[in-house]
Amino acid sequence: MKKDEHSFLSPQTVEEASRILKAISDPTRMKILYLLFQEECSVGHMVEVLGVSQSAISHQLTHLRHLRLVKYRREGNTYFYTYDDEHVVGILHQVIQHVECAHNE
Amino acid sequence: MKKDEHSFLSPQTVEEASRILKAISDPTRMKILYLLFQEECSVGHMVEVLGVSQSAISHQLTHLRHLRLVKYRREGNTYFYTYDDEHVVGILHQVIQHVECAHNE
DNA sequence: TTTATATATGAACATATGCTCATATACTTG
DNA sequence: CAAGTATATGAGCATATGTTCATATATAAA
Repeated sequence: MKKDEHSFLSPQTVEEASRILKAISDPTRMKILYLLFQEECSVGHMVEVLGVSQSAISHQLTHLRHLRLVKYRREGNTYFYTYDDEHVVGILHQVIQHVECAHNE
Repeated sequence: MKKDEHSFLSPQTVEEASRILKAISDPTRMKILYLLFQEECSVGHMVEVLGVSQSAISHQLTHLRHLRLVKYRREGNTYFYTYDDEHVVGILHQVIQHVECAHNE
């Protein structure tokens, strides 16, 4: 195929897709999103359930917030997070299913 | 939810899913896979079309090969690559569509 | 067999990434 | 208001990642 005949991705598309994929590729963030898919969740609960330090969780939540993949509501001292991008969470699920499928072959 | 009531990802699942997502999240590898989705392609052609150095392309192809996301056939001095994981390429496409959709809003 | 061509590979380097540790913030309770 | 609790944030550090530069390898051509 000649160069002109290709379908190209715009630099913005590549950059944005890369950002999203990197966001969900990190193990800690992946676990957070997988948890949030099951229930709204406080930071403390994530710390307890995922076995990751409070600071690490909080840093990753900041990251996810900046990408608008999660949002939160506050109740006194407690922050309850939920996911905020159905499509991205759906994509993560597909990857997980793909992997789990492959394991059973 | 109590800790026992959660659906957890096995460490292997997390690791493998992370590997795949990281693989397709890098801009160079993403462009390679997007190109291969359109046609079988030689290394030289990728270099020309994507504007990335021969060495960089080759390193990334090695990476993708190790993950069995691409395969190749040889014809003399020329190596023709194709993608080798329909599902993963499909996932990449979904992310791209998601992003391009969002751009048009 | 020498030279050219296409690709792979290794080392070195710069940048990105994710964690820890210490501390700040903000609300709550006594 | 002081102390306690839940979370956020910044600096520093170690590791991971992607590129370049130089070179190796293997086939083709002269």
